[in-house]
Amino acid sequence: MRHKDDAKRKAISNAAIELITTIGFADTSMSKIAKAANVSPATIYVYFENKEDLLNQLYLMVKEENARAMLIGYDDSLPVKDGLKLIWENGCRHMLTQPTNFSFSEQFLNSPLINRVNRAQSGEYFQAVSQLFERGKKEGIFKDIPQSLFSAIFYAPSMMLGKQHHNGQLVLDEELQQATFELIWDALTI
Amino acid sequence: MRHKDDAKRKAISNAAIELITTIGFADTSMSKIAKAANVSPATIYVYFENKEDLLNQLYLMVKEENARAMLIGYDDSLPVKDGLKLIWENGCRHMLTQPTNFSFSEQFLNSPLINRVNRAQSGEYFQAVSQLFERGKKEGIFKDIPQSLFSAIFYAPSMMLGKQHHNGQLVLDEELQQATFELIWDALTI
Amino acid sequence: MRHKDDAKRKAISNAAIELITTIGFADTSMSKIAKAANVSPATIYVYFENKEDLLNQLYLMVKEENARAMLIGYDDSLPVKDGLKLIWENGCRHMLTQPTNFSFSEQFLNSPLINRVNRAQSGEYFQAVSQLFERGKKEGIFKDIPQSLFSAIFYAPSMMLGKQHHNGQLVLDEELQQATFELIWDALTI
Amino acid sequence: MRHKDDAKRKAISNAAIELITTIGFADTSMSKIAKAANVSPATIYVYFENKEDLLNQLYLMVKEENARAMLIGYDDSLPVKDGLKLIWENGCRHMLTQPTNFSFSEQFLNSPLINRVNRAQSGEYFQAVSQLFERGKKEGIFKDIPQSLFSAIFYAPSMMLGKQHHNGQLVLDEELQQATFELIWDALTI
DNA sequence: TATGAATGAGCTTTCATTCAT
DNA sequence: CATGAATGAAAGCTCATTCAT
Repeated sequence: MRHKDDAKRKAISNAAIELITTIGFADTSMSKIAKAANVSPATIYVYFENKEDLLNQLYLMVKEENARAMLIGYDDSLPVKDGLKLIWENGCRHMLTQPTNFSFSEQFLNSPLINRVNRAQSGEYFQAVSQLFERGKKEGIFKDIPQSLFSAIFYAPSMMLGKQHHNGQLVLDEELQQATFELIWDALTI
Repeated sequence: MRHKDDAKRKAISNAAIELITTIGFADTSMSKIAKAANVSPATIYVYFENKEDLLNQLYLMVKEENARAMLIGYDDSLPVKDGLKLIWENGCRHMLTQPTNFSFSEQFLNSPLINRVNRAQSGEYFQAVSQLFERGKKEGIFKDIPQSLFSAIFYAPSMMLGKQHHNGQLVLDEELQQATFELIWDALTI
Repeated sequence: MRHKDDAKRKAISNAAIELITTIGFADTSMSKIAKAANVSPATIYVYFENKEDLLNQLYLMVKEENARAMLIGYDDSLPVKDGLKLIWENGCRHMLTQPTNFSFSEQFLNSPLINRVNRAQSGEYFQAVSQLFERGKKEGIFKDIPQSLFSAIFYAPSMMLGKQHHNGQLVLDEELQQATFELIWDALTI
Repeated sequence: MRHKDDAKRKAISNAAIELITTIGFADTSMSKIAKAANVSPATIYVYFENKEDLLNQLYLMVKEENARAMLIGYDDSLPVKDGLKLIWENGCRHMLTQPTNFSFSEQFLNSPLINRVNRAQSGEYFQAVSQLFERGKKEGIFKDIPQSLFSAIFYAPSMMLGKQHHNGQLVLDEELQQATFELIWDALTI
């Protein structure tokens, strides 16, 4: 009996994500994924139950990866502004260096597919940001707003800029990143 | 060339948008659209060249509609803050009352399909916002930032909240809308 | 718009029955049927909902045909023995001249597929035989047995012989037919 | 060659027969058989050459079992009628108590698969019935008919009734069995 | 204009079988 | 002996599109 080959699973996942971001969900077929991953179509079904299962697992995988990347170097003891900036910069960096992951999750997030998976944030990551926000409120730094609004201001603008960066509509360089963070900070703080 | 039956064209468009937002691009076929619009598959090809043309025209149609909705009641002579708020509130209302249009353009915008159409903003609308932004800068109200950053702050957070509203993750009521606009205003202004 | 072509429907049906009797249910695929009928695989789905629907309709079609053949020349006013013999000989002739129909229904009848269609006998035919049997009982010709037993004796042996005839295990000629009918008559009558 | 684990061979055979009678030849795959038998698909190929070999061996196995069951308690020295009745009742009992075997061989017998195996009757059993028939003829009990006709009358009706019994169309109870045998006896004897 | 019929190409998935352990 | 991994081929079916009316 052969062992299940993690490299093969990874090859399939990567091929799938690559294809989806390049040609879109609608045109990404199992055969194309198989061809791109250099396996037989039937082999995909050794690692994934069916197409939906494959897509869902890809999404969860990418979400975890994103969450992990955001917390690199983060520490509860950091001052609020430093902590927030670190996470925000981690996010920017990840977004810019992993365009495929970014594009995939954007596409998935905005498709009806998302309704069939657990939409919840990755646990550890979610807790860290949540605690940071609460701490900032308690220290009188942040305005008294619900967390959903905090998140919308914190994430959405940079993601929009990131998309435009990848489209070639602008360059999200260090300077623009700093300027963006400053605006966000001004929005959130008293 | 003008086609006789504009109602039929509209039926096809609506059926397509409805299906795409409900079951997604990948599962929306020409036959399903035809069935939902109560026409023959062949009839779609009387009004649209092919599937890609249909999707592109849908996107342009929706974009125009959105742009028109944003400018309702707008007037160049309004004070900067009043004008900006009017547009912003128009956007919120449209987003909340036209969830199908909203979901469709989000899905389209985040898919590779977008790369094959003109990404440019609708003319009249774009000019209005652009001029408002420049006026605000000249009057010393807005910070000295590029328009792309202005747009990201202005649009992205409310769109994120709108998505969550439609998902049932939160309720974007009058109060939350006001709070959001205040944060955005704080971010943009000196 | 083209008309639905009854010749095409017939071609598909014939090809399917021919294949099933030749290579069996398990090896008869939609593509093979299509190829044998000289149509595209997709065309089959214009005339039949899916494979199961095709098979069921084939069975009903064949059953009707068989029933019709059994009653050729039959008349209520015939004496019991003459009527019974006429039907029986009709059955033999049909069985021997339409081996494909015969083999198909035997195969279908003995497969689990039969459980998903209406097993009931074809109306007109069933009534005729039923009435004949009752008349024979009333006239004191037939033994007092349930109709199921009457049917088993009446049909089963000749069908078994028919099968062997088609297999080449024997020749079901006029003489053997007569001998068989005499045995059946002896079994049924007082 | 003798394989170690005859239980495993039996498990595979039983699973296969069970599946075939339940869902039919066409839908019975090697993987499904493997799953039902709690072995790996590859294991089936340790015991059987391939799918066709498996099916053929199953048929031979079932045929032997049937033949053995028919002769239980049979003895050459029994009077003709007693001997015939014993065999006939053995057959009925076996048919009613082993519906799976019965349904499997009916299905196999009526499919083109049968053409690829030896159709001949099981040796010992065939001889016994053959001799009984000849003895009956010599003793002036049976009509002067070919053995094929004798067999058709002897087996076919009860098998038809057995099928209907398993379908729930009737109940083949002791009484109906007796009545059936009497008709058969009347048919065969002078 | 409008349509259902027709189709080759392609879809997702399972097939029977072999491989490597 | 026994197995899960692996696979090319084929399954049933739907696709976007064109044809004939």
